[in-house]
Amino acid sequence: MKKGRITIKDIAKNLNISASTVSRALNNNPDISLETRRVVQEYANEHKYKPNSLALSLRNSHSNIIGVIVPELANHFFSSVLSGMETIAEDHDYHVIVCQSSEEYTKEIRNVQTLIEARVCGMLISQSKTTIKYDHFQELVDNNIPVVFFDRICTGIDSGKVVVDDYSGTFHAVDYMIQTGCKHIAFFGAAPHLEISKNRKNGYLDALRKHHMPIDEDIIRIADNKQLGYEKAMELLQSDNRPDAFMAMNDYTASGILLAAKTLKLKVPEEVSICGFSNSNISQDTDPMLTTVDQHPQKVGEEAMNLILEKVQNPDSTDKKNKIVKTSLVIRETTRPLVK
Amino acid sequence: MKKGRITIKDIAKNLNISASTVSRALNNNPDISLETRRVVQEYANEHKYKPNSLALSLRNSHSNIIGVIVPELANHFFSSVLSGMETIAEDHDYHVIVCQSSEEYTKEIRNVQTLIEARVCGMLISQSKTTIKYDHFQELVDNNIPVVFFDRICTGIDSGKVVVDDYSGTFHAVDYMIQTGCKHIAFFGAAPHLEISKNRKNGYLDALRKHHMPIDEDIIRIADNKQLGYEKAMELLQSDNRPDAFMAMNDYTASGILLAAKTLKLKVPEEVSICGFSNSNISQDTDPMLTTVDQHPQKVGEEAMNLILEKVQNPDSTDKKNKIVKTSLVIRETTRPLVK
DNA sequence: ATGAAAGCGCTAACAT
DNA sequence: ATGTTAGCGCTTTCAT
Repeated sequence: MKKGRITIKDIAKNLNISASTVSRALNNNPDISLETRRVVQEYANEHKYKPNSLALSLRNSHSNIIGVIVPELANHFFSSVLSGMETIAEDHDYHVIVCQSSEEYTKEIRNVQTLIEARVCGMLISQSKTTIKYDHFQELVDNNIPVVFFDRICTGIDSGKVVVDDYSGTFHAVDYMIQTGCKHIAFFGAAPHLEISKNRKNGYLDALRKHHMPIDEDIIRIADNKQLGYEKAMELLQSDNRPDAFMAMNDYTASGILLAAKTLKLKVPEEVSICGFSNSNISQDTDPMLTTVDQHPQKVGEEAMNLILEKVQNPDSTDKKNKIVKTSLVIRETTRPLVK
Repeated sequence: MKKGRITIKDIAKNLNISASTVSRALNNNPDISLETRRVVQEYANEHKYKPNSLALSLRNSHSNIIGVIVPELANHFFSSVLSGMETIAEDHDYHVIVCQSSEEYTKEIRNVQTLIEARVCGMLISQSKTTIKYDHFQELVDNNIPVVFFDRICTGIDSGKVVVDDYSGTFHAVDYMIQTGCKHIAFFGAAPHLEISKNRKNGYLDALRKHHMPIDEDIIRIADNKQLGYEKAMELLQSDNRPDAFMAMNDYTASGILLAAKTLKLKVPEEVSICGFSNSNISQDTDPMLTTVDQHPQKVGEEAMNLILEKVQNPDSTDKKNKIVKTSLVIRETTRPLVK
């Protein structure tokens, strides 16, 4: 065993035929006699020949590698999305290269450059929170590299998009809490320039409007982690303007709110209702267990990968089938039961 | 803009020099006049030339891609490991291709084949639970593809290994619970053929032995998820042989045990102590919050990637620097305080 | 039915 | 200081 793997040339030499015949035989080209095909394929199997996909890609000027950029790998949502992507890619014999931007704009730029150099044939991207310019994305378009954004999409760029239905996820959750008798519902969101924040806030506002409830800017706050959720909830729950329900940006924030309510000996959900977002694994382990909105991250990943593969395999098609993945409300114990 | 990206040839043609000069200029070869270098590099920058790593890899018969196989991407431990790997790889200009085996032996075999075809220059693997034979791993060794196993290592194969110190993690946790006054400690483990199960059980047993405590096979059970943790704990806690502490295989199991204790109105930690394993995100959201063993998954990933890169860049070195990543006990609320 | 040659993008040995 | 050539592994005209 010399320097690794056996090539077509090796087979050709050992069988005393030409490389092109071997290539054709391996690809079951009908020009080649059945006998030759059999011999070649047998030899290849025996010696565990594997085509060199690097060479193949180079020749076809088309790799079978999809690049994925996520803000954070160690995150339940994104790792589930990635799982969905990998599943679909595997089915289609594509590979997935992953990069994480760590929520840093400059790292994201480097990620994009890296993936261009890696000659990926398409990219799946979820923007970092700190991304402020889109030149690096535009470069992809200019280079004819198909892109699909998912979840944290980039609206400034001509590309495919897969989003979670944040608007209606939030709308339904808030609507539900109103129907269970909540009168004064707070909203804890994230940085307002993100699409996702806007959409969720709009869902919240429209649910209030639907029921002709007043909008109180004082109980609309920015808090998107446990610590902030806890702090802002402590503040509000001890104020004169005490909410009887919270719609949170994610489950961590919700868990912080829950902690605040418990610290203040307020009963959940009797005195305070709480709804999270994500249906992450923590939501079944809080006490009481969190009501939350499931985003079906696996599905997001599958849709995104399907979209990009379509684009990759059919570069001329101009139809942008953007996908919206429906959310579903998972009712557990931090909200009251529905009473008609 | 024709079919995508600019090549060295294009630059050469437009600048009326040869391709090799361009190549050398781009690599800052001192043979090339400063002036030529400047001109070439300027042109390259302006036209956003990016080297084609496919071509490079082919030429060097050495890709800069590391293949990673994990049992499950949507898992806090493995996604954190992956995050650590990506960070190190990025620093060294290597790419990471991920595959998941979904805990299926046959899928794992396919993953290995896929990654061989992708011409990865090294692999990082954590075995699936159902893997029973090692032929597919052996094939890697035969092909001179360096491998490093992490966490769920394969002892039958000559390779690098990075493991969590399961033995001493469990030992210290149990030792700690004994020191806080626990007298009858149950152990909830996973499938006994896994290295990781054996090691943790040994840590448990040795901690008991250290304190000359009897070993009771009746309270050593198999349970490695929330449901099973709940069921087995319900059973034991209602039996005559009631434990006053539990050492669990992971935080989910611990959370099931906690649920059982709460269901039976037993006080945690006064009447029942519980220790999980992983320090996963749920451990801060249970009530009371879980005492657990942090495995430092990010670190596991970093060490594994460092090891494989060393091997890749220095294939002849035979030193197998296996790494053991130390665990640390994270004391929260499901165990009693230490009293001297 | 098979072989020879060229080329995907890049670089290194070998000219000049 | 720069150019020419060959080759990494593969496929695909274009012969024969």
